[in-house]
Amino acid sequence: MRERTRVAIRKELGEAAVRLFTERGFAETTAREIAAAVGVSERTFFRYFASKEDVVLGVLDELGIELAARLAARPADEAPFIALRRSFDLMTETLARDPEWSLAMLHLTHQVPALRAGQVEKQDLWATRLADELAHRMGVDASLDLRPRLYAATALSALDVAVSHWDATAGAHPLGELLDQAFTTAFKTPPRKTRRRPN
Amino acid sequence: MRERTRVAIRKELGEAAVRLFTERGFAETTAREIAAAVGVSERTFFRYFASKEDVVLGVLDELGIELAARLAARPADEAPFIALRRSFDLMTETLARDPEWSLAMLHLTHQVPALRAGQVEKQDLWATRLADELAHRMGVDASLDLRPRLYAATALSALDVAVSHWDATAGAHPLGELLDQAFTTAFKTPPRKTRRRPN
DNA sequence: TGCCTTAGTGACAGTGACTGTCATGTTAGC
DNA sequence: GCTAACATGACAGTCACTGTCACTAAGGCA
Repeated sequence: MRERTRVAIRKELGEAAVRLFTERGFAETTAREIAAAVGVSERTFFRYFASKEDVVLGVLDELGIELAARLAARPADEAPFIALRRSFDLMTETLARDPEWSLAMLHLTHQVPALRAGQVEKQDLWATRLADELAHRMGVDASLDLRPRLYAATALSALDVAVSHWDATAGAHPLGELLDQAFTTAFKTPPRKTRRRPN
Repeated sequence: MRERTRVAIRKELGEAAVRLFTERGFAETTAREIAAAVGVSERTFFRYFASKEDVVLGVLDELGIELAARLAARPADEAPFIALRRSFDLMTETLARDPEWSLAMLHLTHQVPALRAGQVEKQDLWATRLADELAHRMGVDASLDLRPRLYAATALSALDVAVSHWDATAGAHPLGELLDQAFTTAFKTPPRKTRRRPN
């Protein structure tokens, strides 16, 4: 019973925060205002969220765990490249589940410096999780063999580039296709020769 | 003349800060203490550094600019892979120039969460710079072609993995060799088949 | 039903990172 | 030597976040 109230309040606080952040900006919104919008005290806000950033970035923790779980659930003999790509379907699915809210979060984490930093660091955590999982399925030690970490980092870079491009082009191409393209390019030897632009 | 004083004070503040951060911890060191260690007011500290983090992370800004400059200085017909690798010699050189101080910075940025986040975000900036430079030398548009961004991100991932591994193994292998190895692995198609570890 | 433990909350005080402002001193340039 | 730009310290203020404490409303139990 109490649990239900807690979940509800947390949700209300989260929604109010994202709305205010979007309307007025992150730095321009005080914790007190978020709390007031929901009718609780500032102190209570900090009992639900460790920090202002946590309201936005907390979501990424669960996403990272789920991502690693998906990778773990992939067939053992699947190539890392494929297993990673399929795990990342989680992103397109999550985005599709609540596009409006997802986009608001995406823009916040891209535009607010403090959130950008936090988001990139969360992804660093994702990288570790994925690398550990890759090391396990490759049968190597993640602290000795550089490959698991490199593959995980490469995959996450591909994700970033794909999502950024998708957002910048306002979803002109489906995210799934951009992910395919980014993965293929990232996990392939780049050309050995370059052309110099005329100017 | 005034310039000289400013540079000297800034340097003193930076050194005092890194020393205190290392001795007592980042969060446990107040701006007031750093200022006091140099004999200036807290307000003055914030005239030299935008934030406590900036003392440590400010260095990365210059490093990123220099890095992009090195890439730009590489022969136009050199493969991205090689040009990036050679540009990264800047890191080994910087590390060699003042090992003690460099290591202190490295440990701080790896262990203090706030600094970790900031560092990873600075690298994001590096990625943009490198991607722009790559796009230019490849004769493509960085906002349309995903490759420059992917190559830059891959190279920086390789750098991270190499440096982490180098630090974790206490410099057992020279950083340059680890970089070579990481670059080779990162810019190469990963194996299509994996082995499942016995257990 | 009445008691009692417990979780959740608000009020309050405090620390510390930063910022704006202003008066004072100091220095470079004339 | 005079003046104007600069650098600093002192002070006040905002805001994120934390510890503490008293209060209240359940939920469990005799």
